[in-house]
Amino acid sequence: MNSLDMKIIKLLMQDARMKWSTLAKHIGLSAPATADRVNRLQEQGIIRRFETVLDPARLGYDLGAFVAVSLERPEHRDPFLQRIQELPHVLECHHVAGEDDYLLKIRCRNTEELDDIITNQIKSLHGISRTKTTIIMRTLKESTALPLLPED
Amino acid sequence: MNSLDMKIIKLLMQDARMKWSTLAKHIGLSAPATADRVNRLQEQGIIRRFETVLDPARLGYDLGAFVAVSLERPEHRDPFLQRIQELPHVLECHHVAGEDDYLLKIRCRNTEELDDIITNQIKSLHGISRTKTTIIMRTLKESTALPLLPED
DNA sequence: ACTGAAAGTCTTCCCCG
DNA sequence: CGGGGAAGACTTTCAGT
Repeated sequence: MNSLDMKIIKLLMQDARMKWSTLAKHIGLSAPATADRVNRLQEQGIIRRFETVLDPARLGYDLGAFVAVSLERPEHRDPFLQRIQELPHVLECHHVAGEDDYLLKIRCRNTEELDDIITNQIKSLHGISRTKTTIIMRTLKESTALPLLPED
Repeated sequence: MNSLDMKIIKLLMQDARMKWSTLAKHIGLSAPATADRVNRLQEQGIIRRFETVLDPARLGYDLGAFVAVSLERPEHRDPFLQRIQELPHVLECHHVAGEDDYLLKIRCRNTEELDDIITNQIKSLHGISRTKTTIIMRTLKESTALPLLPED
């Protein structure tokens, strides 16, 4: 990770489909050298994947919610986490400090679907002692872009 | 939005750098027709952007937190939201139902930086009556991919 | 809205420094 | 690790349906 890699990352963060030749011009390297560097960043796991960001509302995914989950005992953790990975409506799962154990972000079509997800897909798992649902009324900012600042 | 567009979206969601010719084979169209369709999806706003997903920890962004914010009075809302858009460490901002008004997701390098963000960048804004910070200890799943199911 | 062909561009491979 | 050239692949444009 040097300053050239940082430049590459910043540019690719904003446009994952940028052509190597364009990227090359920006960073002042030849196209093959640029492609090499990006491949290396991917192999190292610094670049995880290239994603297309869609408008949830335009696809009928109008409802979002955060669900805080409390787990009863540690032996329930692994099966819980495994199941969470499989649930497509659970976009994020964070282990958090504080009153609750896990915080999930969910996106779905409507309240009935949300009800089904929470009741049948999450609460039915073993060892869940409590859930606390917070409805998202409007999303004003949403990005995965890291706050890479000029000094980086 | 027909079933062909849904196929395109599903494939691009997983690999934003997929070549038009490859995509074309998957959906059974010619390359020019495929490129046309993707451009149309972008113009319609269904495709928002192509993003490169990085590993936060590998770039020194080891700390994450959710910050719940309560706003005192409605006239403080617009300046607050405007400022939030400008803060690079605030990755997400959702207006939520319930006890608090807004829920922010933050990523930063360490606790000192988090302290600075909450104290100097957020709490210093006018009209903030209360904040409640929840530290992320481990992120087990994180994606922007919508749960587009086979039936879509 | 899509196809097919042609023209132009970009990527990839390889060898050299 | 990076440059440059050549071969091949890909994208883009355009005419035609």
